[in-house]
Amino acid sequence: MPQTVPRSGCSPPSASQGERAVPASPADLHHLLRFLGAASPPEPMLHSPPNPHSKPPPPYPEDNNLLERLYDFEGYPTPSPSSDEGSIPTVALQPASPYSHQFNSPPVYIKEEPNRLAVPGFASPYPLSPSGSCASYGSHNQYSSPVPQHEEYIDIEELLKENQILQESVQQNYITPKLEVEEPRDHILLRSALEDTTFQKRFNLKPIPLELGSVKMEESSGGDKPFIVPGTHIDHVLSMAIEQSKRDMDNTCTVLGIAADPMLWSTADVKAWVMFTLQHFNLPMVPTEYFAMDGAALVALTEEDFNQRAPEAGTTLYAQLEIWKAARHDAWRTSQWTEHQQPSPTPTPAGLPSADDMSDDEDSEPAGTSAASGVGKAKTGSTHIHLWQFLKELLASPHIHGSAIRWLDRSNGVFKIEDSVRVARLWGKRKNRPAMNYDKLSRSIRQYYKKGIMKKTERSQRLVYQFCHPYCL
DNA sequence: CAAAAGGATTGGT
DNA sequence: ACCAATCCTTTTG
Repeated sequence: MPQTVPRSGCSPPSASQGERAVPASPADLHHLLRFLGAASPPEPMLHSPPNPHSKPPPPYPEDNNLLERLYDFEGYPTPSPSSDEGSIPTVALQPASPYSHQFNSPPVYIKEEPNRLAVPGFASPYPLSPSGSCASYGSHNQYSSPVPQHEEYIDIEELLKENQILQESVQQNYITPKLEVEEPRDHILLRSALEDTTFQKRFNLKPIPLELGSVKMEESSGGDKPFIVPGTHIDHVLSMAIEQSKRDMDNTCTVLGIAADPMLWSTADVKAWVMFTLQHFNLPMVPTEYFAMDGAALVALTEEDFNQRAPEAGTTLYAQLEIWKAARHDAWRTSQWTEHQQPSPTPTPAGLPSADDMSDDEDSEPAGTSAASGVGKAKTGSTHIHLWQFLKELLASPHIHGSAIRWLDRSNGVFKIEDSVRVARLWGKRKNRPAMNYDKLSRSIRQYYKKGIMKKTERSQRLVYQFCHPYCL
């Protein structure tokens, strides 16, 4: 399997600047599209058309595994509170984020970007330290149990295939031409949604709608009408695109364990969001100290403030934040959101309403596994994830969760929970246990003492735990 | 006081 | 049966 994933870059069709009114659509859509347009990342992430004037510096030269880890983490399925069972990480699945996507000219198949798109399932299980002392457990089978499962990962080939089909139909149809020329900015969202086929599967649309459109086009016109999109169709597509956008944001909330409303973010949340966004857009890292502030402060920053702190990423960060801000007062997010939300707010120390979580629904893609086995059902793994496995997942993404949990002594499996509330919240989300808290989580960890999965550290320190050998790596 | 430690019980698979 | 979620009491730093 290729180590690649169809990734859409985050490039906005910023090529042309058409400005225009959005077709008949809900006002809120307007709003959203406006922000999405503004969110276009600065440069095309695709490799195809290498950006001439800006050299894309390897974002994380110092850490090639960063993204790998990031995706590895994202790869875990999120339980859906709603009905769909297992779920697969939309984030990883849809590199296509609502905010981005290249859609310029001829459809391009994204092909990896070394280091950046490593697919979790194929990545080495422990990218962090190939040299860890625990490596002594070397045999392959060793991973059978004490290792994070990868079954939930995505079937890249399938995605590529679908992407291809979709793109071809898009190419043959109207979308590209018309949008490119007339409404490049306002349809970023639509494009991303089209590019990302997951929503189609979700709604059983596959390429059908597009193809119908093309057929119709051929029949009905002599070719003079390159663009015949039944209004209903485009609206439908747009609404689905919005759905997708929502899911991506929700997913980000889930992955990071942060609230949807930036105003509620703690300093750690802000940091996590900034790091995540930078990575998502493949932007150079920025010293976290520059964003050492809580959500309220972040929201108060102006675009210039962002640019000062992050010359190369300020614009994108600002634009992204605008999207999040827009989403919070608003309607488009709640419109289709049927509740199933929060009856019981988990007590949060900082007084933060502990994340208003929005349900993380998530899609349903089964994911292929490199190992082939059980390709069909990936979801099982999500429900049965063990706490210790979950903790290791978090530990594997230091850039994202380093402020919540981190290794103190990786080789000996010693780690420290820096933010017990956050870790508990993440665990609760994963297990769909809204009432989870650190007290309960820690009780479970203690059970591991008897089971030999974890052990008490030499000198017990608060919030410091230690994995027993076979489990530490 | 928050966290560590465990006992006991319940609930889901 | 096994895990984890809950609840709760006691101890500890």
